[in-house]
This record gives sequence, C-alpha cells and structure tokens, in this order.
Amino acid sequence: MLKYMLLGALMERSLHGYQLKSTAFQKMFADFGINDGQLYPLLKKLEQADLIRKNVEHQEGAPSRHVYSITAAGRKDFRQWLESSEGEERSFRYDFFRKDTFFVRCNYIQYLDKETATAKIRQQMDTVAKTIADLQKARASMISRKVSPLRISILEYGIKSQETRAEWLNDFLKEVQKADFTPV
Amino acid sequence: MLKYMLLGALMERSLHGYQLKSTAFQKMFADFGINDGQLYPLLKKLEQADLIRKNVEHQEGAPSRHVYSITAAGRKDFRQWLESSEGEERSFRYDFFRKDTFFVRCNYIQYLDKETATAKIRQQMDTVAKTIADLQKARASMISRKVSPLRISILEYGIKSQETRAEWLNDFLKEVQKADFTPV
DNA sequence: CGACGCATGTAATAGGTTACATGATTGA
DNA sequence: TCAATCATGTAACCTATTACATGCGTCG
Repeated sequence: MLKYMLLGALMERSLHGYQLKSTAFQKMFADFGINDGQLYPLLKKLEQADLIRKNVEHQEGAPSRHVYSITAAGRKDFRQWLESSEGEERSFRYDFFRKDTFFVRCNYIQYLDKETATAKIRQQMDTVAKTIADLQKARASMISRKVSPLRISILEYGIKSQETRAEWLNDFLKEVQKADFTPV
Repeated sequence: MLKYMLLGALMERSLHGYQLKSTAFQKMFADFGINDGQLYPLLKKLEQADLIRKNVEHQEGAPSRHVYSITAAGRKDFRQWLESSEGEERSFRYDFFRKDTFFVRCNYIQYLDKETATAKIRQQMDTVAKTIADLQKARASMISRKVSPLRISILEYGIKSQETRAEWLNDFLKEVQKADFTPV
C-alpha cells in the first residue's frame, strides 16, 4: 500500500526522500509518519522497477538530494491500482477486532477487576477526546489553507469515527458498571 | 497481539489448535480468521516459553489432537498485558488512514473520472450495507445464545462504526458530485 | 555546546500471508 | 466419488518496525 501512497504523492510533483517524509507523510499525531527503514529501500525498489526515476541534486555544503519523479509506467501502475477494488471487500481483518489493541483488551475485560476496568475505559475516553480535538484543529487549518473539500471530507471521517468511539465508550462504561465481575 | 488472543482464549478452557481456529477465531465474514501459518508456529513458541503446555490426545482413526492449556506463567503474562495500556495511545498508525485500502484510495479520487469515482463509492456503500446486515445477524445470534452483554457490546461497536462509515459515504458521494474533476 | 532539522541509508527482527504438504472421516 | 470438515504442520515471501549509522548547518 505504501508503494501506491508514494506513487500518489509523486503524481502531483517530484519530491526527494526527505520531502516525502516531511510533507506527504506528515506527522498528524504523536508518532504518525513513515519510517526511514521503509521509505528508502522502497524508493530504491520502485526505481529499479522503473516506476520512478531518480535525479541527484548536488548541494554545496549539504547532503545531495535524490529527487524522484514518476515515470509513465509508474502513472499507469498507479491508475490501475486506483481503479481496482482490491482490498475493499469486507474482511474485518484490518478492522476494529484485530488491529485495535484497546478493543482486543475489551474482549477480556472480565478478567480485570471493576476498578481497573473502569480506569482503563476512562483513559481511552481521554485519548479519544484529545484525538478529536487534534483532528478538529487539523480540519480548521486545512480550511484556512484552502485544501480541497475532498481531502477535508476524508479527515471528517476521522472525526466522525472517533466521535462514534466516544459514544460507544460511554455505553460500554455503563455496561461494565452494571455487569457482575466475578473474579476469574 | 495474537499471542495474547491465544492466551486469552485459553484462560477459559483448554483447547487444541483446530478448536482455536474454528471457535475462538471463528470466521465472522468472508475471510476472517486465523491462518495456519501463524497459529501452529506460535503455539510451539508459546509452549517453548512455558506459557502454555501441550497434551497430545491420541484418537483412533483420526489425527491426534494437541490440547493446549495455559500455565501459571501464561496467566501472569496475560494479566500483565491486559492491565497495561501499551498500544492504546492515539497513534493513527493502525487507523483509517493507512490500513484502510478504500480510504487510501479516496485520497487520490481526483485522479479518477467522476463516473468511476461514483461507482467506487457506491460499491463501498454496498459492502458496508452487507457488513452491517451480517453484524446484526451475528448480534441476534449472540443474544439468543445468551452471550455476555459485554461481548455483545463490543460487536455493537462494530455495527456503530459501520453505520458511521455509511453516513460518511453518503456525504462523500455528494461532495464528489459537487467537485470539479479536471482530468490530471 | 547541545539539540534540532536536513538528508541518506542499512541491519535485525517481528508480524503476517500464501502456498505447499499430508491424511483420515463424513455426507451428498 | 467428490467435496467438505477435521487436524497438523512447513517454507517462502512480503511488509513493517526498531535500532543503528553518518554528517552538515543553524539556532539558542
């Protein structure tokens, strides 16, 4: 998937590795972003596959920049991926069930005592609240920077889904407080 | 994470490999479940770490079952993980942005023509609708089987989040139809 | 003088998927 | 007889994360 995210970023304009890291894969929160260990080897691989082309820009008194641009083959590959629906089936493999640590823990919440369980849920509520605040700030900034409404719309999904999570956490907390936690 | 899901399943009762696959990691949809290539090596690894213990049950005219039960060390390890909050920070690394193929494609939707984009969104709407129907069926079955309300609650998050997705898809479709798709 | 931003990369490891490999029983 | 279900496992591969490694310029 990262392959297509890189190609997608290069569809607009040519970029060098560090630019990809710092602009196209900007940190949105704490540790979001792309890691070097994946970026540089993948760029090399894409270059070898002739999907992107490298142009080294020498700079005086600074490390050279390796500017990558997408090739015709790269554009074709990207469009093919974009048009396909591969990976869009409902599978749940990458969904709340398995990839969301908090939810996986929730499945076993009866093994905790009520106080610990409550504290855990409240902590998650805090995290979600902070995330929503951050996303709303990001949204405001995107609006003022006149980012395309489609991109803003995508961010709004993030906000909506976190709000849904917050609502559910409220319900779940009530459910936990009602439940009978017999020590196991 | 799978490690703790296996230990969590064994907290309740001892199970053999195939049981873990077919009951604890039941398919909920098309291809949800656990794959052999991960299950069996991991069981072996956990056994070597003395977190679980194997007991081979010979069966006449059928392959032997390797029944695993959790050890005291396994229970301790599991509880420690359960109480910790590791991986529950907001990171978005495992969130809608990067792991959801449909959403990643949405970021580049302006590279598609309006018809293709519309078709793609409608297809996703269908998928989501089918998923919601399946989850609701699962919920009904859980209620009749008198599964604990906490477990049902977790499934309800799945329903809620898919409903949020459906709502957003509606909004996004409108946005796409309003937008100016100049071919790129 | 130390931290941070710019700029590139490698190595080791972990986690997960697909495909391969085997073999018995049961039901259509 | 063919397919599905039960039952266990290995090998190859791909993806992703962490940590390591280097070096310059600038700002406080």
